Amino acid sequence: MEALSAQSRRDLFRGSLETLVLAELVDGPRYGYAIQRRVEEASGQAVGASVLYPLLHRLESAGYVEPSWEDGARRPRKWYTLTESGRAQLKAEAVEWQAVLARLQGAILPALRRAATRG
Amino acid sequence: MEALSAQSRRDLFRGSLETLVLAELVDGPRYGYAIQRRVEEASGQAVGASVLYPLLHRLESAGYVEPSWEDGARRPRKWYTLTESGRAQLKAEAVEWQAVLARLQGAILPALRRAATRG
DNA sequence: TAGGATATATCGCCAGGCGATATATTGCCG
DNA sequence: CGGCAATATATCGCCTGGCGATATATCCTA
Repeated sequence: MEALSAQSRRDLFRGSLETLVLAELVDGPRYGYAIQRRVEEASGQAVGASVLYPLLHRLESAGYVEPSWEDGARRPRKWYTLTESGRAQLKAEAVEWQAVLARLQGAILPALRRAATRG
Repeated sequence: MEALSAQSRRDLFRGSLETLVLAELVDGPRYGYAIQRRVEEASGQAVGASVLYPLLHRLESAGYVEPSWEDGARRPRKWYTLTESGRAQLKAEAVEWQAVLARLQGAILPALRRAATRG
């Protein structure tokens, strides 16, 4: 454990974060704080609020999500709903994410096997 | 194509770069410029010289690789050989890289299936 | 009623990626 | 033979963007 630097782990995570967030919205609206905890649990990586909220704002600007404030007496929650465009983006992104990783894996896995064989 | 931002692609790549470089050395010594081109070909990502050489120096400081200048009349080449410690590091890193990505995939893939079903 | 969890948001520091640049040899093409 | 591209290694320093710190407010519980 911990062979991979914290830096590398964070890079892998950051390269996946937008997709992870869109993925959390696929089953229906979620609010920021819930997304934060769900992504942290799913990924095993901490997601700072100063990382997540600006990202949600970018997704909003891009038209991938639509926010709405919960009306009612509770603590104010900003719910995000995936738009049609956001759903299409999630599909395209996830497929491409897969492809990129598969390619990297194709370079790393054979080397792992050879390293294990040799010593 | 290009749904995934260039930024995300670069992050995924950077989080894999050290492992990719160690992987290139598993079959024997390589010199910097050759590593650069091989990693670029394998990954589909550009590797700047100002990224690769400092990384090689870090691997050297960590004792994962051992450099030796090619003696002879050619253009000077600095060959890097994987040390025993480097081989162990490659194994541990590659396994952990796999595990991290598998976990992220576990969060993204089901969402992709649901997005495809619904949309 | 004090402290921790919930909930959203922004500011600003600074680490580090990478473009630019330096240097030198080799090979090719007009 | 002159010049340009590729080969080969290396470092400097700009600038961006991640994220720690901070602000604000409500809710819960011991």
